[in-house]
Amino acid sequence: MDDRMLQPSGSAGSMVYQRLKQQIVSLELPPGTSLSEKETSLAFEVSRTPVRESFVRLAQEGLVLVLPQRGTRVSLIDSEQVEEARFMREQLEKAVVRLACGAFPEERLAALEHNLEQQREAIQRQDSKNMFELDEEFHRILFDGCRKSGTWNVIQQMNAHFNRTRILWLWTDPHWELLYEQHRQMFLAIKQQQADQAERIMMEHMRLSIANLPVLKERYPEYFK
Amino acid sequence: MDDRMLQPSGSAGSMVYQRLKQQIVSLELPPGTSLSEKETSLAFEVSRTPVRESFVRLAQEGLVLVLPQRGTRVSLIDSEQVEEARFMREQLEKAVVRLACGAFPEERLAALEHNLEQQREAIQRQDSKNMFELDEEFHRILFDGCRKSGTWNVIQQMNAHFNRTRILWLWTDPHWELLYEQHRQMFLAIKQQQADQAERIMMEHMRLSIANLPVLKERYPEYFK
DNA sequence: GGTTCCATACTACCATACAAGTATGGGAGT
DNA sequence: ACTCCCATACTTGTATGGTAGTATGGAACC
Repeated sequence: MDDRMLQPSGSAGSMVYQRLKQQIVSLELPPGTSLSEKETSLAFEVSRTPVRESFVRLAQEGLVLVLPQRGTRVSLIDSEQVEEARFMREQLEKAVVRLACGAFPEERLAALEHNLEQQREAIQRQDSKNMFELDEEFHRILFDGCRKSGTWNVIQQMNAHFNRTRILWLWTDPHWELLYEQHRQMFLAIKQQQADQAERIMMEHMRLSIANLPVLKERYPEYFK
Repeated sequence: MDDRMLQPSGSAGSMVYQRLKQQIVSLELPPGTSLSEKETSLAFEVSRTPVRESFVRLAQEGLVLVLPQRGTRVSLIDSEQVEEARFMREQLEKAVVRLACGAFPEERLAALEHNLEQQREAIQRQDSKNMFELDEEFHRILFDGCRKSGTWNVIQQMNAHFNRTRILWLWTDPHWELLYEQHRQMFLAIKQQQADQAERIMMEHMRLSIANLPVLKERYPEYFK
């Protein structure tokens, strides 16, 4: 667990890719930041080849924009793509949580409960970073329990823009308690197999994250397209 | 210079990527085919670098499997991923066709109608390849008309396995007339804004494509995981 | 002052050489 | 005949030099 922080996984290319992705999604590398193969290769102490490989992968996910012979930049947040990602997640999460109400492995249900406890602790510690990770983890467990983990991975690819706005909003207005409460209610609904109830909460949960996008565009105009 | 590049989308890397992807999805390169950077670079008359770049992108989409220091091969079709892709498409296409029944640009509606005409002609010509393309195009127009083209692109990434089974099934049982009829009925439902009707047809349309996956696994066992 | 042109310093793209891991086939030893 | 070992020919991973396209700043000119 600690080792992956130092040397994430396998090849140098994968390492650079994972580190850059984490830095971009966490806004440590703000939208619009210009990168370059050479500069990045120096920073990570590898050659340009694995850096270039990571750029290709990041570009495919829309996290960076490569302009041939001109440069590479962290992509700006595109409001339309944010809305699309939210739409996509709403549809799929609704369907998944409904599946979960029909059948959900006992072990995964326990994992959800454990995750909820961790969320409560993270909120008490005011640990936003951990809280965000646990939020992601909660939904991942949902998909995994329904044997739809591949779907979750695909969602992740489009979530680049969506997640960054979520982080921005949580900077301006930490509303972890509400998110926690929604997670808890979803857990109960699944446990009691109340599909309609679960789907309704999930819908609110998803729409919550998008409500005031205009506010964010005004507060952080340089981050948006 | 290089007239053989019929679709020279910019860089050599992109060219190789597009060509390989097309060959893989169309089963021209069957699942399990082993590739190699060197061999491919010779075939496309480029160096290993752009080939490697294309491999990275294809691997990210799950179209090829790269085993470090061992080789690269076209990925086998994974039944679970096929089912997941179908699930994903069903949820998203249902939601989109419902949106379309609420509001759909006149111009896009005309595009659908034109597409239907082309489908009929392709069926008469027994042009399976064109028919498949028109099928894809039909659904793409749907997403595009609802301003969800980004969603369609993400779907495409997971569709690698799903599409290959669809092609396999169409090899064994060409049922273009039924697909055309479903497309036509969806078009009518959208035009008359009958959301429930449209959603129902779309659901049947999606489930049709998956019905007899066991038959395919028996007929083409070497293509499946 | 304002415009044009060009040297320069970038950039990503590509080709190539080398490094390191892996499968394989043949020969030595038993 | 069978096992083990190792040379060898693969594979992908990495480093690096060169190429072509692009932005930029300053000089020359109007």
